[in-house]
Amino acid sequence: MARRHDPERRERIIEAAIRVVGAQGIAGLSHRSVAAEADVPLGSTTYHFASLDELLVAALRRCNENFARMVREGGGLADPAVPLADALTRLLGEWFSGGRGPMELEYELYLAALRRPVLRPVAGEWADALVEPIAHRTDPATARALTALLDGICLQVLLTGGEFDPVYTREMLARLAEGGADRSARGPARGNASSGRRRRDPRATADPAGDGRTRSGT
Amino acid sequence: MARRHDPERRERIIEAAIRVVGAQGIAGLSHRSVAAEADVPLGSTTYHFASLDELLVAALRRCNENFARMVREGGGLADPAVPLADALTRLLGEWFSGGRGPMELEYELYLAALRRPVLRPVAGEWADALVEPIAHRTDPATARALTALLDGICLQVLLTGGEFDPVYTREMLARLAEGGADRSARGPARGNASSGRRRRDPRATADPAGDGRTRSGT
DNA sequence: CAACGTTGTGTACGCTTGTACGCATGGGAT
DNA sequence: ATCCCATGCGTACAAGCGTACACAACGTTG
Repeated sequence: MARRHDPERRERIIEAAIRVVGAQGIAGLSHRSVAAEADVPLGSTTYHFASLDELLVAALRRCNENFARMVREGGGLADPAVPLADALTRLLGEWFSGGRGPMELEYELYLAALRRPVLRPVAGEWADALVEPIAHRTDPATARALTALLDGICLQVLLTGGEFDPVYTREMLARLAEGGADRSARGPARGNASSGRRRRDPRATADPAGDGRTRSGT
Repeated sequence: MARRHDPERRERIIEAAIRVVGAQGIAGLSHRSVAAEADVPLGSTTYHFASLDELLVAALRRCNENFARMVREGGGLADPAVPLADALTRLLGEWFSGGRGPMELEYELYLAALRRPVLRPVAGEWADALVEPIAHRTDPATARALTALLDGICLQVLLTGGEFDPVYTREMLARLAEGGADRSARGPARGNASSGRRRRDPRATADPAGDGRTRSGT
């Protein structure tokens, strides 16, 4: 029996919840299943998290942290020398190299926001975790579009059971990125074909709401 | 009581299932809930669909048909005169104009494939329904990327509770589209800034597997 | 040192779920 | 016209769920 004062119990429950979702999906998440996984009594989970949604929010938020760290540390996103598209492709490659499991987990939590309004703000944070570093390299609208394309590509792979194609991914990301403001990464190392471009309507049309939309907030 | 010979019953159950998912999400789908919605006895649903997955497949497939029809009839995708990005933006606008409800429904069914391998082939068909008409206007890789971006944009809106921004959408779609092979829709009506471009590696790098990936098959 | 209050535990309850099974029923063969 | 069998229906059951509640145990305070 035992641990009367266990300040890390809450954390352990969250991690257990993540493992459960990873193994059985959100459908398999129940107070009982996380209690069993975390090796705590059933009442303990209901005590720390009044509802499953609350637990889900905590789990998604925890995933956000891991994801944000991966984005920050993993790819050379901050390095102005490597083209944005390359950095993002590399980042995605790292992500995929971990296998379907972790990606399924993170996407399932992320996509759960579709039906659970309480998760939407957290989902927004998730998107921001990706958009924000990218926005340091280009304009906000382009950053958001790059994120959208990244999501779309990942989902196509995950949903249809295909494989990740770095070459295709980089090409498409580059098309998006080179149309946007090209801060910091000046010399496009790959032919200056894009030099004179992006004249079209670089910022005016893009994201009239400032960086708005992305963080919906409450 | 009654209807002994009801050949449309199966269809009615599918439609009821779609309504249930639309109203309560996949989590709310049960043999009982669809039976109640379809006004058939409980045993009838288990008789026609041995498992819920089977029912889900049928529902997703039915949604595919509706979606494919919307794509075919709705947007002027087939019209070479209107730029691809414009047509797609219009299509998305139509889709969004129906409100969150139908979109949530279709995406939830689509995204359910993440955890249910049986749905993956059907999800692949869903993607194809969009990719295929687009592929008539550009190369397969670009078509797939456009679809991915569309998905990503929709999800960003749906997941963060934002609003659809046609101007931003068209801009980003155009960047992608103008980098690809530009069949049929010749004159880029919006400034020929992109004329000399797409020299980089127009086709070589794009989708080495032909139109491969998209249809994962089994 | 003792008593109290807070924190945490374990069980018990009502409900919904998927599934299995016995019975009514209507069409086809004789 | 009658009988029979396959088809379809309604119910009954066991399992698992979220939640509520009564007790045990610890830290704290007087």
